[in-house]
Amino acid sequence: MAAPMFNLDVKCSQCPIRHRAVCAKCDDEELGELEDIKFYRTYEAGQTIAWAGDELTFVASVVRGVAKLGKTFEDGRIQMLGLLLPSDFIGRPGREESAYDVTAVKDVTLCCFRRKPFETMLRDSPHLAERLLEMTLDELDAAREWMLILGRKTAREKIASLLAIIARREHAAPFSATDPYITLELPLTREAMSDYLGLTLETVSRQMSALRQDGIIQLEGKRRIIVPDLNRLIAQTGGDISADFAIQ
Amino acid sequence: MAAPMFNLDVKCSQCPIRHRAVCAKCDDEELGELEDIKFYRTYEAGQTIAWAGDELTFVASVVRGVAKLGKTFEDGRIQMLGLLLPSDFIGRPGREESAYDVTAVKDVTLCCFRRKPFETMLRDSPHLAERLLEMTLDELDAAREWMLILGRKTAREKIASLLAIIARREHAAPFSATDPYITLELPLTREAMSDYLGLTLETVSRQMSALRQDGIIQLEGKRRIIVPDLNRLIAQTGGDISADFAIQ
DNA sequence: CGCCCGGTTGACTATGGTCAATACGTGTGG
DNA sequence: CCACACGTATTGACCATAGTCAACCGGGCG
Repeated sequence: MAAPMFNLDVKCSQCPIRHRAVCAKCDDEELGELEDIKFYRTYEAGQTIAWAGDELTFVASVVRGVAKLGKTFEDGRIQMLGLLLPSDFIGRPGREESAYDVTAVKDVTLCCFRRKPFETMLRDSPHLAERLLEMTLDELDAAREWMLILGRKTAREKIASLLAIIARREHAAPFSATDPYITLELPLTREAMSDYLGLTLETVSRQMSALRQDGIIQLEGKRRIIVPDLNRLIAQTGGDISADFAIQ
Repeated sequence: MAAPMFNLDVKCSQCPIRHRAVCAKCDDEELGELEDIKFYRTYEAGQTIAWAGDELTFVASVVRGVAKLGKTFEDGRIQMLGLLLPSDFIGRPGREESAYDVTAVKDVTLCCFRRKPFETMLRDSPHLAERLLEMTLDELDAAREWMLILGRKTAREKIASLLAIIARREHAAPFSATDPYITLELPLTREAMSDYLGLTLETVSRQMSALRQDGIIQLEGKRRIIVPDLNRLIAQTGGDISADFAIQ
């Protein structure tokens, strides 16, 4: 694993993800215990946080940035399995090795907890376990929504679904109440999109062009996307993107 | 929902899934509480247990039989999301409606817990929550393995993976120690296999024939499959079926 | 300046989907 | 008992979608 940079500590009470991360339900005392076993790590965009099979001596919350979860076949095929945004959790209690490749997409700061004491706290403090259960159930839902997309959607529908999901995350307001005009910043290269959707990058590029030619989206530079009418985009998804859907 | 048949109660202590289900870690006192809120339901093969969007007043453990979890698009496309075998859990605490279609594949008996009191117990008894967390993490792993299969595998690899996974479940012994000759009972029709793998039933049928012609499997009737050498089957999976893999 | 990276586009191919005919096994009714 | 229908599976012919291989574009940076 590449050498990460270390940050100064930050008090949990001032943490930007305090109310959404695995520690969301912890009281002050529990927070104090977490302070004792936590440390920060920062990874630059592109750096690998862990390869599948690597020993992971910590579990962690993403504090800042974007990371991705994926798996690589022996022959080089890649499938991304999840996008990790601030407050998302990395690692599995009870497992010593990472089951997946974890890579920083943008610069990432992790709040890491040493695994052993974290597992002990998990047993002793129901608040922590409760929140982790909630988050895991959410991730399970997200994984199953992705199974739907991967198994049964056409290339065009996959692209539209991905854009709709990102739009939904960036504009958290409920859907019908939203101004249909939306602009969003793609955190992903075409290749990353293809890894996510089970396509080739050429197909992704072609379908992006097709959506542009059909007026569903406009491109501003490579990464900035304008969606003039989100409802028209949704209409291209094949129709199961639910209002409260979110990656992970 | 179709009218289910009711069974006589069974004591938890004699329950066949006692040591693997959500109640696995409960002590005698907790088991007593569960006895008070549980009831059995039986569904015949083919019956629907819940449609996506239906209110679900209970959560449940599968005691006997096989059920499947899936989702249907407006235009009729179907994707199966999980196979539910004895000890698997149905429903999500905190959610009133089923997010998925749940259907009995073979005759199924459920041990149902009324949702509200179950949620209360979940908060008060760490043993229950602990086990549910473990099970949910396992399901998440399984869902991600399926994402890999759906996103990046060829039809032949998908079929081989499905067979390998079923073989692994039916013969729980660790792999290298097992006699490579194995015979297994498919609980799925060709159509169900296609729903699972994101293929058409014709492609499933063709690839089954191809595997047969290549001597990887032998068919005995429609549902009984002989695998003369499990290692050769594994070699056809595209190579990520891990030794401790299990559906759900 | 020229290289590299990410992206786009084109020509061709291959994998798997569609539509259709046929086979097989089982349960029902004449 | 046989005829028939129905559900499940197999196979073939053809086609469409997405993959492969390759050329080319444009911006940023050494």
